[in-house]
Amino acid sequence: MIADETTDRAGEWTERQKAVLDVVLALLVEIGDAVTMTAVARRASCSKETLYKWFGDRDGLLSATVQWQASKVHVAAFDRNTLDAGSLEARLAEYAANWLRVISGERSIALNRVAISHAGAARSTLGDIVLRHGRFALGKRMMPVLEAGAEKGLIAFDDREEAFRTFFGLIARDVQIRLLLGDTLAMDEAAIIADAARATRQFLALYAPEARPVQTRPRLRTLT
Amino acid sequence: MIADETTDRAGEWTERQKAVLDVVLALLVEIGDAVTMTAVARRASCSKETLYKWFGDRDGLLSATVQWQASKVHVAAFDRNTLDAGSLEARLAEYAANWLRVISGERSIALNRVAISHAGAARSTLGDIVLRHGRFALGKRMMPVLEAGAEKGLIAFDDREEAFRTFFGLIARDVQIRLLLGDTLAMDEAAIIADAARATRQFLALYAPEARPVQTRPRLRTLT
DNA sequence: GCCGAACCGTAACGTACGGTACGGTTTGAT
DNA sequence: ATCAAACCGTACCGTACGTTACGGTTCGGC
Repeated sequence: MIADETTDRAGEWTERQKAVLDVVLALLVEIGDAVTMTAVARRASCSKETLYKWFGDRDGLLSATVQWQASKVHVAAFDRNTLDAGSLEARLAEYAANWLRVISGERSIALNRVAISHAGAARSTLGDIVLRHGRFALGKRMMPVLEAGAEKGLIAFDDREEAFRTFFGLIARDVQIRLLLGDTLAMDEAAIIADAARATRQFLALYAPEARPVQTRPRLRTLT
Repeated sequence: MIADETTDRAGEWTERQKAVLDVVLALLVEIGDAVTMTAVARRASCSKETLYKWFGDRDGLLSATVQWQASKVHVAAFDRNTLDAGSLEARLAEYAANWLRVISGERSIALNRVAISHAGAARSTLGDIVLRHGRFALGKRMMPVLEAGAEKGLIAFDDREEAFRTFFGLIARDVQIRLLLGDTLAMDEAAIIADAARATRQFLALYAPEARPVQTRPRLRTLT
């Protein structure tokens, strides 16, 4: 979950409201969508009437929770002028590692679960919100890096969106769906760093510029 | 969702029970986890008492539904003896296309949503069942192909599970998570075929054997 | 201090649903 | 035909929960 500056409401909440949203987050991690307004009110020492006054309804409270959580995740900017092959790879690996940390974090798992379980319902916008703060926010942040890399002749692609989607697939592979379905998948920091590096190397191999000397290509056997 | 021969119970149900499970499937597609036992009983012209007698409880009914749906999906075997570069690529692309058809199908989406929304609950095994019939079943079927390809020197990898997971990521990319969260993503037959071919070419490029002549490599610019 | 708004803890309302019970009908075996 | 089991449609039970209401307390502005 990543902050999305264009539509975030995080700046509009009081500290008290944010404390309530932290309670919702904790409860979502503990019991998922089984969280009741009564449970939130009790744990947050807040009346249900106030909850409804502040957030509208249950869906509104959940939406606010997603946005609040997303506002806590910040991604570093990058310097376009100093980008070279080494810093491109480092930057991409950093994005990849951050994404893996997000999707394997218990909060993101809980929020995605809730949003997915509401996605069939006609009135819920949770799925849109999670996508906007998740996959699409990541794309928005990474795209300038990809473009800068292409401008500098470090990578090459016909369609930047396709290139991003492929990198996305190389990063997450089967991790997110397994975690969402309850699989126990070890994603400690070492695994995350290694996976991010692997994904980045694979991505750069697939999208190496054609003019690049063939013998300087990474040895593909090291990619597994 | 793919049949898993070792634990399937599909063969144990009567035609009447299968008809009921089809009703559950249809309702899951229409209204997701909001499906009630009363709605199932009414649509299937079946009493709730009978539902409980046949399937135990609500979770049992949902589990049976996953297994029933999975039993309907069959994957063709492959001939190990005649495998060459062309047929390896064709075979992998076929697996990839099948997988994309499955995950973009409304039934699979509905079943994954239900399983994910239950995955936090302590007592539900839906997540395990869906994984077993999904990602893990695909792996089980594809692994012999990857191994045969490696034996024939058509591809090379240090760790077959890692190779499979990367291929999995290249196939699905961001498709499944977007569909689960309610995004409208065009996955018509043409898109599926193209995506499967792209993923296969990318996979084969990443895992080409080292001894293979460099100039015969696919042009990576065509991969986007 | 006064006063209205905001908020808390609790009660109440209306609806919903998983699961069980019941009377009657149907089915299958003898 | 008889009889027990299986099944259907409906009622019932107990619990649950989103949402609103209420009396009292706290807070903030004047």
